[in-house]
Amino acid sequence: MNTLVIVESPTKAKTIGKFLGKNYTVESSFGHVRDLPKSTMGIDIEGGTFEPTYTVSTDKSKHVKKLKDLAKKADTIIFATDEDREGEAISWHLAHILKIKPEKAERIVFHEITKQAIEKAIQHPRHIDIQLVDAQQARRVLDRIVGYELSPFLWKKVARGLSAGRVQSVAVRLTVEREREIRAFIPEEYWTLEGLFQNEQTSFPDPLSAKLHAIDGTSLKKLDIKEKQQMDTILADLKDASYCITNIEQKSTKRTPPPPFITSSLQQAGNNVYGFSAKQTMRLAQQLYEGINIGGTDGQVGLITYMRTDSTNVSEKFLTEARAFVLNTYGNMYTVSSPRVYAKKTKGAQEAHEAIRPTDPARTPESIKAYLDDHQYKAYSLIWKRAIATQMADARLNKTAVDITAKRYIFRATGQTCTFTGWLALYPDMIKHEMLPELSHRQTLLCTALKPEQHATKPPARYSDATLVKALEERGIGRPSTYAPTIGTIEARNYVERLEDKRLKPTDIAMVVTDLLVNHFADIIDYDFTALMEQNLDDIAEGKKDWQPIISTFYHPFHENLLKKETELTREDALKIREVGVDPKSGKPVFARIGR
DNA sequence: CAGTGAGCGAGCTTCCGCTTGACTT
Repeated sequence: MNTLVIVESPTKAKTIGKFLGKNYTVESSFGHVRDLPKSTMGIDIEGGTFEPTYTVSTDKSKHVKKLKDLAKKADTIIFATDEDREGEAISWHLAHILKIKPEKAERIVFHEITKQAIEKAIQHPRHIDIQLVDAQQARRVLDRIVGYELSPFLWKKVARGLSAGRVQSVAVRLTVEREREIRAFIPEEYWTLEGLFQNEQTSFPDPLSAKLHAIDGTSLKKLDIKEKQQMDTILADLKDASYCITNIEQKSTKRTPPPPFITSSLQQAGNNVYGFSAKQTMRLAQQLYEGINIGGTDGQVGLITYMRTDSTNVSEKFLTEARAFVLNTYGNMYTVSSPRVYAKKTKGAQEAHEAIRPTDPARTPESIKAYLDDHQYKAYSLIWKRAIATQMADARLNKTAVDITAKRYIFRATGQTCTFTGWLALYPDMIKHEMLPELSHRQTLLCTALKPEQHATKPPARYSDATLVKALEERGIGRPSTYAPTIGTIEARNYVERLEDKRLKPTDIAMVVTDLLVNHFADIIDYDFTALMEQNLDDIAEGKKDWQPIISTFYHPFHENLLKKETELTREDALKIREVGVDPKSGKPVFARIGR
């Protein structure tokens, strides 16, 4: 007896192969095997059926042949692609290629790659869920229509080679709108006042610093003191004031660890902590996932779980092992009484995989440092710490606020001590001790200095890889496998340029294209377009609606609008001339337009 | 007669999402 099991990733195939033994052949599909053709629309629009024509992707043809050969030799074939919309479609395409009816195909799913989970899944096969496949087809067809009708429109009206799409055009729009906020930004002046205080008898080792916090019982907001004149009045008012502690407030708080990484948060951390681009972070994670020789007898060992995921769930096995690790390394105080789980789902999450975590909690970053290069070590440390911290006790903090009153004014000094490090033991840099000296209620203090400081409000920052991915994810736009490539696409199309600080600045072309799309195709580029699409896809997946009518009701108004704009709108309208500045010689305004 | 240039037509660009190498630079 031989059973062929098909999964999406070759690394996964290798791992599962070990679990299942020699009666099973585990092979991977390398993702999607069929897709719409590249050079034509590949959708029956004239006939009104929207029926797609799929072709085997050229880079997959060799592999598909191999799968066919293996299928011939197998007694049973099990489709074990990911449990999400795309995974279901991959199984459906595979079934088609291997000439198996979807309603007869044996389909299994699992959310964690452990022996137990795989064996359990094999005991409970189902068939291919055609409704879920239809939801994927609707998604695919919609994206093709939008991309392959809107892009040629841009070639005609703006410039050749441009592109538009449900995801990338929104990404570009975000950068354009941010850039305009920056340009329109007018800095505002505001002032703060710091007071330094000393004890009257025995002086403090360091003077006590407190910030002006409230006037006449109303707490001060950031922009309340706008001008130097206001500050001067306050300073004059405080000239011979006496200072007295009127309130001491102690509060103990706890800090819980953040959830384990998913693709988006890993990319954000990689960027924020080490300045890695989204692409770079993913390449490093891929290396750790595929495995590294760490000197043992096992050869290559996969160090982390799958890196393209939107789920914060982790396996029972990890919870047990992490707990044991924490207990052995830090002691009972540092463990959690019951495993900590993170339930909050991100928008549009499909949760086919685990969170990104180390495959073995006992493999500390230090213990394998010798086998990793500098960047791999940094990436692994981020992932390991974040995952282990989730199963450690809360940190406990003591916060103190001291109010020092003089006339109408209250200054506030704050202090913080960490009474129990908990998970922060993994992040020593994050432990802040801000000690206050011994103070008591009604104690009078000497003011040794009043330091007024002028500030100006700052414009919002341009998007980094981290903040752009975050903005897209919050709106449910794009998927774990596309965040990094999307940034690559908008760079390649010259919609954004990377500044020296690695931030993304939109180009003139991006402004022109965004204006064109916002003014004439508002619904497509709307931040909620994807969310609306997802609602429809859910209805299809639940069997409440058929996919073709949904595409049809979208397509006709979209296409008619496109035809209308094609005749109504001239190139000149699209490329509208913009004033860019003033000629220093003549004093006359200078206009810019985009040429061919 | 040879070289030049206008004019015309053909072919190309493009989406999102799932996976890794095989290619260049």
